[in-house]
Amino acid sequence: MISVSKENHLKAIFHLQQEKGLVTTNELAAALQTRPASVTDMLKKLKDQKLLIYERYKGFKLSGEGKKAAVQVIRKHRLWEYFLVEKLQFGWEEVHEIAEELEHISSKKLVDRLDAFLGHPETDPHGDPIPDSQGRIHSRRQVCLAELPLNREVQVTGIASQTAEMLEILQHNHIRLGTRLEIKKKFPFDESLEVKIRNRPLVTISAQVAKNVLVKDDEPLAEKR
Amino acid sequence: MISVSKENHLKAIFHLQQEKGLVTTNELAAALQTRPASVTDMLKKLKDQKLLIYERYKGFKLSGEGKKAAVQVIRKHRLWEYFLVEKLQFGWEEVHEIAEELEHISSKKLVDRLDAFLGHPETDPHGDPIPDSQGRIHSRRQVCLAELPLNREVQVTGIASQTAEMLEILQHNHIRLGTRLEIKKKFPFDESLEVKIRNRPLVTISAQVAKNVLVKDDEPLAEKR
DNA sequence: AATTAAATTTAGACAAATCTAAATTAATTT
DNA sequence: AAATTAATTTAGATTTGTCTAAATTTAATT
Repeated sequence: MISVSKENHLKAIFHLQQEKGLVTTNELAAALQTRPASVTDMLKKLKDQKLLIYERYKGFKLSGEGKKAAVQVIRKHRLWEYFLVEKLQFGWEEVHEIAEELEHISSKKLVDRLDAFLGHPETDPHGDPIPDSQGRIHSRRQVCLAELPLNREVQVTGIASQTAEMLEILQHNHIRLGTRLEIKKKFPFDESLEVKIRNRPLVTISAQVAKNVLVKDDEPLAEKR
Repeated sequence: MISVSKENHLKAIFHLQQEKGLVTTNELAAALQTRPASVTDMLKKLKDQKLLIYERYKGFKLSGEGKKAAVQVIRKHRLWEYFLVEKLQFGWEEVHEIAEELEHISSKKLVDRLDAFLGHPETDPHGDPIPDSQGRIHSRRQVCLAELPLNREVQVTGIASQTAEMLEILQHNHIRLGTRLEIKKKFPFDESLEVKIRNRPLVTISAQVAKNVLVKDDEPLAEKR
């Protein structure tokens, strides 16, 4: 169902949306060294498979399923890189290309056995975190909400200044630890934000509040019931 | 240049010609679970790439280059099987399918490093010999020329009964240790054989002589100058 | 707001690998 | 040796992934 080419697209989209929230056709074409028209063709197929949330001319991002698939590819890539460096004495600069091939080997059992054989490493030779068997990615840095790009769904992981007034306004807006949200719009005039909280309507938040809300990248695959 | 599908064809042809000398379209189609028409299409491409010696309706076999490529795929397959069983604790019955994917990873350096990491194993978990880095395959059994199938090029490795009369007739026919030859025709009447000696014309050999000439599969890739 | 520019998509083409059905060649049998 | 059967190949179609060039939509600028 998910061909090598599709996996490559999913992986590239994952990385790009990690940076920017929403991904554009040209960006993806550049990342994949292909043409925008080819990307459009592939986007339609990924959408049909419900791996992608996409409407023409409007940018796109991975669905839950799409993220799940992308993270598994990334997991494989990073585990194989670790294997090549730690077991086969490759230099860290030369493993990427080989891992680009190995990451498409499909057996889940193989990956999990490899993971155990390597002692469940936390990061690959370049220092990037290796997703675990369920697709959870650990150790992403925390940033304050004010610095977050648009359209990137994150989880609230901390409140910097816990005054009663602060907590009151957060409670009023249904924001607390663990809440998943993303910024939909930024108003340059006062640096206030329009924020979409998962399963709730839009709310508006001031710059002062935004500076005190700490967030972290969602564990992409924790979206299970 | 050599796609996954081409590699699969080369590998299957190699195994079949190991058995029968010349391979037929239907046999190959059966081995690959595909249709004869699809095989014919592929044969043309392999011939164009000079990997195959083929004339339509006449059967086919690998060229030197084709053998070389096939053996490298087999080497990878068997090394990965060994890795899966010895390092990742897989059962020997479950490794074949995974190795079918891993065998197409292209990096030569990877294979050679893997080989060293595994301690240069001689055989895979099923007991089949693992070709070395130059494509040499060790430990094939010796058989007498009388039992050899048609069109299978082998190397003379021994003479069972070394009488002077025997050696005389062999010398006369330019057969000695190391000679490469293949049987072109068998005459059921007296079980005599028509034998093509590499770089020489056809000769005819009696059943008595054939019983005393011992041969071994050619090291397929030793065909270098 | 109208125009220009940039990004994106559509239309149509191509190569690789496969298939079915029909035609051809080789082998077998009467 | 002619006829039948079996094997093989050709012809034409399909799918997947890609491309170029043209058309369309959105964004930016005058």
